[in-house]
Amino acid sequence: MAPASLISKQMDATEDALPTGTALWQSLAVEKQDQVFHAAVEEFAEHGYDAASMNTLVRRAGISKGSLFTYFRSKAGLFQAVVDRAAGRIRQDLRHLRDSSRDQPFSRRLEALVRAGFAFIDQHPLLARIYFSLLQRGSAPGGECRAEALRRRSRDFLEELITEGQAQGELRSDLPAQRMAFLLNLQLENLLACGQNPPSSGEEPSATGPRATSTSHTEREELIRDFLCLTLDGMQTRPAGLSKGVRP
Amino acid sequence: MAPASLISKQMDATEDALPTGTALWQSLAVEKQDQVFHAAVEEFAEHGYDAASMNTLVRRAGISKGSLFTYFRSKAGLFQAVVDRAAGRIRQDLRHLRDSSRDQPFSRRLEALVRAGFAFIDQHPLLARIYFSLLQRGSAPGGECRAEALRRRSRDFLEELITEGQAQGELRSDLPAQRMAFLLNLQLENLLACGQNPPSSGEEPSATGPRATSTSHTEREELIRDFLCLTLDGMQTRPAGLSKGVRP
DNA sequence: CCCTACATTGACCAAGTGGTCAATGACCGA
DNA sequence: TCGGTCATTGACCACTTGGTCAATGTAGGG
Repeated sequence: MAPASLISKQMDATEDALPTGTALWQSLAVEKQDQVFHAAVEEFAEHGYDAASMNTLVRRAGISKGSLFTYFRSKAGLFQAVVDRAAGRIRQDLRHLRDSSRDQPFSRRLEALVRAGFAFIDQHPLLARIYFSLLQRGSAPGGECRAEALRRRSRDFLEELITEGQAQGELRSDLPAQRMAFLLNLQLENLLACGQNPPSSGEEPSATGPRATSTSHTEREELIRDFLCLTLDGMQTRPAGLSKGVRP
Repeated sequence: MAPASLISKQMDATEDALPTGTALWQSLAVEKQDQVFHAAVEEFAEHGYDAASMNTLVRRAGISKGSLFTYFRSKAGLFQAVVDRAAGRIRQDLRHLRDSSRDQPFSRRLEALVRAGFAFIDQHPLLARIYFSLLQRGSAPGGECRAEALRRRSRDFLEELITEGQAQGELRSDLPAQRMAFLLNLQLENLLACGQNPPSSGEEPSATGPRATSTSHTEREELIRDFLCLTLDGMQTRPAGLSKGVRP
């Protein structure tokens, strides 16, 4: 392994694999870990931190309460572990995206980011739910400060993209990259957060079945297109014939 | 009272004064109502719906539990009443703003809207907290659908502003007003939501005292300016010398 | 085969939950 | 002063909460 890649890995992976849970938990078979995590994710995603019940969680996981509380010291500890796992996956996705799109223009990179966000939501809807709920509402033990840490990460990521975009002359330089990143991050967060489907308890079996999904898909495409168009070009009219936007 | 104003009041005030709470509650002295509401708002704002405790609420309000449960049938009922009151005030603010800024350009109206939002947060921080928490997280009984109703209101309001802006030629017409309203609403929601100060339990008495507030004030001013600039003009560079933005 | 070491269990705990209701108190007309 | 009406009270309810711990497996080494 070359020294350079080693260094970059160190820089990126800082506190990526911080150990959560007791030693006993660490020594568990991955299979069992997954089983417990799955139950925890379900429970927290469905009810939120406060209303989540360790009793039902334990029942779902198929282990005893005693075991759970030897694996994790407290409800808060388990939640932290779950959040850490989710945050780790997201961080991983972002890193990959940043590196693989390095030579593309900002507009493309932003689009890729939005799509990656939606893809994550589709693939891990429950994790996404927990992530956004933590981000938007300061419930849970670490509450506000924990959310701030996550937000700061994505903000820094965006600031990097924006700074590069400014250096390329693609983005205006009259506004500070930091605040642009802050605002853009807000928009992205909410755009994705609202893109989550509420956890439907009862599927409607009749005609709406296939139509609903396909409709929401094309709707999402339009949403992405218009979102990009607006953030890049703004709402006001251009003086004339200057359609630099993403829209055809 | 002239018929015209009566009609417009009817149109606007639909379900504004829908009765919440039992008849006994309605017949209470406003003074006592306020006292109960104040306690409820505090409790819900501090802990959120799920974690709010009727016991501590009752203690705060200085009435007995039995009384509270004759005033409101359930925890959910009380919460609904609180939310309705908050929503009512917001609706009132919006209505005033819409009417009083009718002849101004969109950019001014949007700025006024943002400022009104921040003003509301400053004046009713606890109500704002409840409002945003309900909006962003589907906790509480009515959860998702209740939040959707609130969102729809502000979206419709924005759509009105945007449509008028388009009619004046100030805003681009190549994007549907509805989706622009949707996206703009998301941005506004989050901009304001993040503008809330977290409920500081311990004031820091030392040098940060006056500095903190003033810093956050000028920071907010810059934030508003840049937000308007970005949403109106977009992030991308203009072809040249076309600075139509709000920025000087 | 026993013994040790330890992972696992679920009955159990105090504390708190939203909600109820018989008892109390306050007021008012007669 | 009495009786009646009704707002108010807080002890009380069944139940859930996060968390504990003595008891019970269970594997493995001597």
